[in-house]
Amino acid sequence: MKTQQTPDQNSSSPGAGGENAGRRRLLLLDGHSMAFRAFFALPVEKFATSTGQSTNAVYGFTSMLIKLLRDEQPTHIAVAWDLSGPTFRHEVYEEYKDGRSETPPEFPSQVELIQELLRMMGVTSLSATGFEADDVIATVARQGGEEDMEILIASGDRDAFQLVTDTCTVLYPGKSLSDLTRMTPAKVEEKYGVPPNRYRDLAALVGEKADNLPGVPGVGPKTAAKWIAKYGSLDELVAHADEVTGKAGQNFRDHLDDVLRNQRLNELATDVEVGAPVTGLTMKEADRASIDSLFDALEFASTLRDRLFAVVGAEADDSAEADAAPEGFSVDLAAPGTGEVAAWLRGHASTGERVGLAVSGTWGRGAGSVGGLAIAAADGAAAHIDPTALDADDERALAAWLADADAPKALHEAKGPMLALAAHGWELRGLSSDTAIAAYLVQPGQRKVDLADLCRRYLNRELAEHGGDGEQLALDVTGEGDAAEAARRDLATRARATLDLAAGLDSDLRKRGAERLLADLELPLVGVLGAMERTGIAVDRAYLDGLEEEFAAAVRQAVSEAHRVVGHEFNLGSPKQLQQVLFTELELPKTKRIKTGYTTDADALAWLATQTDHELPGILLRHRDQTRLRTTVEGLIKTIAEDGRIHTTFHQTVAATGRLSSTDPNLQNIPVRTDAGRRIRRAFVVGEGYEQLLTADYSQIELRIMAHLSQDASLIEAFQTGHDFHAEIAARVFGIGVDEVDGEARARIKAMNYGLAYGLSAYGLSTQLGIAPDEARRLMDDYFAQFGGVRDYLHAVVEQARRDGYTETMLGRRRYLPDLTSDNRQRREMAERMALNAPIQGSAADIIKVAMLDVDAALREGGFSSRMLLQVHDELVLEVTSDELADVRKLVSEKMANAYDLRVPLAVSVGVGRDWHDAAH
DNA sequence: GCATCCACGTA
DNA sequence: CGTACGTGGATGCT
Repeated sequence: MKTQQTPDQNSSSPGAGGENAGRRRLLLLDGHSMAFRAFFALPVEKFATSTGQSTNAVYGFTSMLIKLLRDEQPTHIAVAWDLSGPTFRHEVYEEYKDGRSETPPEFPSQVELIQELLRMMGVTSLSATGFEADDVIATVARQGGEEDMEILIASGDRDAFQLVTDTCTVLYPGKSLSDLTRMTPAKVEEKYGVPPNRYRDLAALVGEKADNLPGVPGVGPKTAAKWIAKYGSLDELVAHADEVTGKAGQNFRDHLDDVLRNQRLNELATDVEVGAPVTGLTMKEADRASIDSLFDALEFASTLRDRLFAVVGAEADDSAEADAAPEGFSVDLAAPGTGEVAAWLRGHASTGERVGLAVSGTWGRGAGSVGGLAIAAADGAAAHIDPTALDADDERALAAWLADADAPKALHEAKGPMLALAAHGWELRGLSSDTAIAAYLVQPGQRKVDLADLCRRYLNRELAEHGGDGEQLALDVTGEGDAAEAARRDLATRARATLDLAAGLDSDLRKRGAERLLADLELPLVGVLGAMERTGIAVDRAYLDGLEEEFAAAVRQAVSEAHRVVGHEFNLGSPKQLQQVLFTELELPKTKRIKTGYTTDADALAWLATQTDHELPGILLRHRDQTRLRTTVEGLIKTIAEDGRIHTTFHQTVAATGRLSSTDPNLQNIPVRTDAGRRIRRAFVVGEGYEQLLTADYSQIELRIMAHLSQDASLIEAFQTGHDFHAEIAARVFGIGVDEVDGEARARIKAMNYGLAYGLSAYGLSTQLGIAPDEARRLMDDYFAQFGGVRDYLHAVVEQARRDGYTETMLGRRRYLPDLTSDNRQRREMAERMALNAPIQGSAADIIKVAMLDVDAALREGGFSSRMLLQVHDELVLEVTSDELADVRKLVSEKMANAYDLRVPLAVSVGVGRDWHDAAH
């Protein structure tokens, strides 16, 4: 059976094909905003002519425009420009757009070049005195709509979203200028929770920092959308302002003037005099000779020229094809019955070519179960396999195929399915792509790696789901047949999409030189992590129960003491009530300001304890500690599985730096710094059949990576000679012997050492050490006088990242940081700290991942029964049998130390014990 | 049940 | 005014 899924997502396309043919399509660009995006998307240093003219914005803008002309095939086009000088908005609000930093000096001349190029291409530029480009666009879009044109607006300004309709789509640039998000009414609604015509209401409530338009404090997009949904519009909301409850409601009333001002300012004018009728905005004939000489002057390579001539040379194509919606996925679905599975696999899935595999079922906490499997083969065939309807032959064939390392398979988020398959006794090998991980490597900062999103982004195809989930099943009155069939078909579609997507991502990764990162590091790690999750770590439940009771008693004690010294009851866990008691009733000195008043965090309470004789701060600190410990223990108890072990879930695509994360429960933040905290570690014990827990951790791995990357001779030497590393460094900084370093000097240098990789400031160092900023500054100066190479390296990393737009780890893992060129100082400086930290933290993550693979391989090759249980960023925890202890200890230590060849040794320290605390060293 | 803020545990 | 995470409580809303 064959079906074609062609989603009806492009509501702008009229139903009948014939009407499409004559449909005129108008493309409007916001010139400044797109040029600005181009400027920051490409490194300005790398785009300059021999005479010093910068060209990055021209290049990026042109490239983006070519892509638009090719992909969108507009019949009409115009570019709108802001003029310098005040607009009507400044009359309403003088401070409009104040606080924007200076335009980069390399930018304005490029705007002129772009405008010149547009003239040569035959593209009209528009502008209007006293108005912004947005207003011009709104006006022309209105006129185009009246002419029944289909409208596309390319703009980096979100104000344009208010113009979106069924026939007007905004193309909004994402991280790179070339990936434009199609903001349709549905997309605006999905993203902001309001229809496009209400977008400006939402923006008025939330405010716009870039335009110096503050909104209502405490009201973000979610709350704003909720209000608008409730009242229908901002006007109605204002009319009912008294009814809006809560603090946010009060804030709204208090800032009503700001909101109304924002609303007036973000309305776009649709009646601006633009001086050209929309019907006249066709593309004129391009002046190829002039473009040639301009490109010569700009020293552009011939590729861009060829691409440009390819689109300006072509006749505008208004055939129906240009209007076609993105393709769906077709599946030619077979449902091999009992006894037919083996043959199907032989015929379609054993050719050595990669297949897409999708699994339904449930998984989590190291367990799972399979509902069904769908395989999309390279030959176009697809099958759905019901694991409950297999005969012995099928079962054998399926198991063998799944376990066949030479039968390459692509999955999306493979670890879950692996756990589910494992629960049925099936091993999955031959993983040749995990599309979620591949997408993560391409864009490690993205919030989600949903299969449908990726299809849209990388393949420009729609993954349509037809239901077949539980809800649909329940509604299916005609019998389960249709819903079950839809579910099978959906699963097969996902398999097909995964296969196609894997190919697309492969080529993306190959271009970036990251294919080995995927193939040799992340993909093999999936199985290792799955095994660790399945194994879990044993805990002593009775001991945890005892701890919980003990901590709970301490909490009760602290609560009653606090109530006694204050004289009445209050909730110690409520920062709000705490503020009332501390600052209003007791009139203790004020701490650092936060949004909702004054902070009551641990630092502040400790400070208060020194400032007053009052017992309360001390009691509160104790209460916090004990509460925290109690909730940690409670959380752990809740997650203990039937087998008496805790099975965490490791996430491979979450941390932007390449680290793993752990949830449900998070076993990477089990307390260790305090005595009471370490008692919790004692609950993690060696399981039955094993003798010891073994922990192995890297000593100062991030500093060693810094020494390696910076090649700072002093730092490298300190690692090679020093026994007490921090003391060694202190001796060098202070110019004294290692033996003369006292505790305080060592502590200061230790803080400095650890702070380096985070972009610590003199101010930060001073607060952490409790010394004067001047003194902290001197300490840093002294430090860098000895270790200048480190400072140079850190500066160079940020500089490089600013040029490239991303940082890179030792194994080529990238992190994109567009904010490095932000004109918002806070965002920029934050990005700078991220830029200097990411290669260090990320390289450490790379190294321990390599070590995990090596340890896993060595354990398997050696036939050991000892096994890995946890990874905590720079530490591995294993469960070992007594007869293997010596071998495993040596093996782990060696594999970790040799995971990567640095200019300094990778020191590993190993400990063993009956529980996690004992094993620590 | 969800969003938001605060606070705090780890590397 | 130090990076990277995840979790829980309180609060205020629906």
